[in-house]
This record gives sequence, C-alpha cells and structure tokens, in this order.
Amino acid sequence: MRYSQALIPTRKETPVDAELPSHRLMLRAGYIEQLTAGIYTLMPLAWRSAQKIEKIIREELEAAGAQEILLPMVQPAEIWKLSGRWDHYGKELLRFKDRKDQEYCLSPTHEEGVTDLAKRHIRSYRDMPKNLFQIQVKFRDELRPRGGLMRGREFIMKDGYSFDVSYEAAEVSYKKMYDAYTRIFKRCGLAFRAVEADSGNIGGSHSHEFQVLAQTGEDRILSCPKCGYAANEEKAEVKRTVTATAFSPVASTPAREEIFTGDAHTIDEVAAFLKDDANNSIKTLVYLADGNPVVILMRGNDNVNEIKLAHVLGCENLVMASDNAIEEIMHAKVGALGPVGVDDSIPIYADYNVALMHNCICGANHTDHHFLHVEPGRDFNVKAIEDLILAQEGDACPHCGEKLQGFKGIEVGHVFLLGTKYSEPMGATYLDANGDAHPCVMGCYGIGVTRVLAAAIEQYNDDNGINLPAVIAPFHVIVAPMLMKSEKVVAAAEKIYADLRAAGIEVLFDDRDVRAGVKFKDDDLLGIPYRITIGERNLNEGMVEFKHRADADNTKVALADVVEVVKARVMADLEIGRQ
RNA sequence: CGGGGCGUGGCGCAGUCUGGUAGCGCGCCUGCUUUGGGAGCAGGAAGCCGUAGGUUCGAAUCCUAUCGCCCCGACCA
Repeated sequence: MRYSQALIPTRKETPVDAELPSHRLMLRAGYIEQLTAGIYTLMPLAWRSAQKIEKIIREELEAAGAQEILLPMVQPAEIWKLSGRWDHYGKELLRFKDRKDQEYCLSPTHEEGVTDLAKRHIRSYRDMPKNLFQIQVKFRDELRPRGGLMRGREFIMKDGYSFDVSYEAAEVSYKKMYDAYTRIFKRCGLAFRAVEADSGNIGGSHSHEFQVLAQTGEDRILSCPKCGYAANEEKAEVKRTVTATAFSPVASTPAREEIFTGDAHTIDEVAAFLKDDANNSIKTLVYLADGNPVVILMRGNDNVNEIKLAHVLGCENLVMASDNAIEEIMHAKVGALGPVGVDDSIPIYADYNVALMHNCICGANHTDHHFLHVEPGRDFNVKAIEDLILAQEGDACPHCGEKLQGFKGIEVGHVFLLGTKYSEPMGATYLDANGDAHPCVMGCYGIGVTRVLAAAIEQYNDDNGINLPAVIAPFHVIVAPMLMKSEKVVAAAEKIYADLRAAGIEVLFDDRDVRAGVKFKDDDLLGIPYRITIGERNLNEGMVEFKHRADADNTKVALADVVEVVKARVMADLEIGRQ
C-alpha cells in the first residue's frame, strides 16, 4: 500500500477524552474514528489488524472441528421469549419494532439464534457433536461504553456453540475450545491467563475467562504461582484455616456494653478509636435483594463478593441499600450498623469468618454508638453462614496454600459449559439410541475480536506509539524514503517496495512528500514492526537502514541484501506461537 | 440510574459572566526557501456558534425546551 493513497489520518495532539493508552493511540494513529457513543469506524489499519486476528481464530477453530456460519443479527422477539431472556436481559438488549409493529432485537449474543437452528437440524444422537461459530458485529447498549474499542456498544465478536449428547461429551467439546483459545491468544502474541470465572447472565455450570494481563484491565484476577490455580476475583475461592458453619459462643465473654464512638464511623476509625484490630469488628452491610432487605456480616478487613452473595441469595437484582433506606431498615445511620436487635423479618447472612469471632465489636444500630463484647450466637443469630467474601492478593491458594498473586486483566475470551439452559426451554432435543428424547448439552464460546486488538495495544505500546507483534500488525514493514526529490532514493525505495511485495511481505510504502521528521513520527506511531529507511548518504555507499520498532538504533544493511534480511525476520516472527 | 462538564471552520480551544464587525493554534490550499526526528516566510479558503422556540432595535452571549458527547460514581459503613 502506498501511504499517499491510504486513509491514515494521524494526529499530533493527544485526544483529551481518551484515557486508555490503546484508545488514545488508536485515535492518534488513525486506526479508529468515533461516530457516536461507543460506536467506531475501523479505519484501514485497524481493520487489517482485526482481520488478522479473525484469520487466526478461523484457522484454530476449524482445526478444532468447528464450522463457520452467519446467523441473523436482527432477531424476532419470539425466540427470545422462548428462552426467557426477552424479559430478563436488561436494557443492553436493543429492542425495536418493524413496520408491522412486530418486536425485534439486535442480537447481543446468539444462544437463541443457534439453538433455534439446532432444534430443526439436530434430531438424532448421530447428528452430534456439532460445533458452529460466526464472526459478526454485535450490538449491546452498554450502560457506559468506555475506552474506545475496549468496551464499545458495537463490536466484532466471534461466538461459537457446541452441541453434544451428554455432559461428558460436552466436556470434550469444551476442552477442545479451551485448547483452541489457548493457541489463538498465544499466536496473537499476548500475555494472558485462563481463569475460572462466574458464568454471569449467559448461565451454565462452569466457565473460564481468557484474560490479557494489563495494568489498565477492568478485571482483577488471582493466580497461584505454584499449582496454576487462577480465577477471576469474582469467583476465587477463599481458603479457610478452619471452616465453622455454626456459632459456638464462649462463656467467658463479658456482657455486651454500648459505648459512644462519636465521629468514628468506618471500621478502621472505630478500631483506631477503641485501639483494637479491625478484624475484631463485624462489618455490617445492608443490601436489597430483588427489593427485599438483607443484612450481611463479615470480618472487618474482609470485603463482600457480590457475585457470591447473589448466588447465595438466589436473587436477580442485588444492590446496596441507599443511606435513607438503611436508616429506615436499621433505625440507625450508616457507620453504626450491627446485627444485634435487627428486626426478625430481615434475614442476616454471615461469612464463615464471622463464626470464628468472639468478644467482638459491632455497630449498635444507634447512631454514633457501638457495642463491645459482642458474642455471635449469644447476642445475635443469623439465617445462614456462607462464603461471601472476596479473595485477595496474598491470600492462600485454595488448592495448594501458596500465596496468590494478583493481576489486572482484560477479558478477551470466555468459554462456558452451558448445559441445557437454552436447549430445554427452546425444545432443542434429540433422540437417543432407545428412541428417548433429551435436550442437547451445549457449550458457548466467545472472543471479542476488536477487544483483542485494543488489549494487544495495551500490551504493546511505548512513548512513540503502537508497537504490535508482526502477526497482528496492520503491515509487516514500512519503507521510508527520506527525500522524495531524489530520483535515486525514490527508485531504490520503489524497488525495495516491489521486491518485498513479491516476497509476500505486507509493506506500507511511505511515499509522501513530507519531511523526514514527519515520516519518522508517523511511522513509529502506526505500530508497524519493521522500518527500512532509505537516505541519500547511505545509498551512495550502497546501504539502507533497517530497524525493528522496538530497537533503539538502526542497522545498516546492503541494499542488495535488505529484502532477504527483512523477509527472514518477518517470516520468523510470523511463526511465533505456532506449534 | 445518580452527579458533574462540554457542544463555536476538519481537529483542539478562546470569546458567553457584562448582548453590538466571530477569533487563536494545528491542519488544508498557493508560492518561494528548506529537507534525517512533527520546517520558515508570504498569501489564501473555510464557521446558519448543536437544534427549536422566546426576550431584544440587535443573541455565540440572556431565558425555556430539546438533542448529542465526555467524565466520575454505582466495591461500601
């Protein structure tokens, strides 16, 4: 491609609205352009990279036995009503009506679409396993899109679905996809972890997320350096030295005593005021679970895991109660809440660690007052004792006890073993060898293609701009003649350009008649791994310069050799991550 | 969903409080000079000031409504 004919609108100024490096750089390098909130045009450079990611995905999925299809993006409400998600999917599902007043939606994911397909074509156990995937633009009306391609409302996604006769068979399909994903992200050159995850609103029995490691990631993950256990913080188990499932009050605890604690409201303030350890305080939170108040107890330094809590409560909508609601429910202000004397109609749930506490401190449900010498089981009781807290960096690994490491991650892929959550209500059943009908056992597998690009740029950038691995960079090499007025320089550059292309290398030829400084700045910004610089002085000695984007200095190479040298480097780079 | 901010040539912004000729930087066009890390000089084109109403002799500026975009929060007693 000749730069002079390409659409690569770079800009000098850093866009003020962009926070993430990937977002900022993609705007500056002319990769993307925003049309409206969370909706971007992929300009030629971004689109070339995205297609390379797609190609890797296609190769690996096809090698794993999956077939590509293209399901409709606009879907009738009918199939979403069958699965039950028409009513349960939130406002992210964009619903609309056609001229006949029929209800439709833009499919944010395709379990319904593919299950409807399977229902009509998978009838016998002989028809399975089947594994179908597609790469398509998805639309989700996100609460708050942010970070450019990181969390857009419109984005490119690969979604795939497997159908099997049993859970055992589905596990095999799941494992194949897990392995394929591992190869895909390896080939993309990314540093990532596969972690155990919560299955969220898609549903299903278990799942893994593929998380690209990046400081700017939105997800927190924990991983064990010894045994390889890795999980999203939302899901991570907490290892307990002792797991008590009931209170066992001790008789030696003195009678409960109410004292004035004044302005000390947070756990730490109260602990400091009373010169005690924060872990000797009971933290009391009030939630509304589907509108009903519940009280949650944990040790002072522990933090609630809302995902676990929602599972325990079996509710769909879980929110913290507002300050006003709390006052109404607890008859005291935030900062003085506790489990003692809570109205019987309000269920109390405690984390396991609370069952290990004795003679502790908690709010008195009397503004600005706390209780001393509170004994769980004597002074209050609870409806259930459960695992409710977040695992933290430094906690013991639930499998081997080693200290867990914390990372931030960007979720680029997710595999779910769905089970029969969709096949059953939608009637996707097959007949077994005995002629009995069973619902297909499904798995579903997603990769955010555009997010992979953003995540890659989060991992690969520096002060000068983007610096992508050759496999997913928009071009392999940029050829930069320094002086377009010099016929000799231009002729040499043209020949290198033609020869590289003939050798199968993707080249951006910076044939713009601009000053050298402009070319250097732009060419660094674009993230193309190799640059060949052709200057008059070197050319007179039969030399050109060659530089990897990450190198500090140029290397001089004979004009006659440069194509071979570059070709060898690029070809080697393209093999990285392949087995 | 709550809070805050912003809509003015292609981009980034000033002007708005205190109504009176629409401005700056970058980019763009022309010419000359320059030519290895975002050149200099000279000349030039380009904006119904988000939209709709209202107040006024007069509105980018005041009032009302509306649309859009961005940021923060929704991990906490």
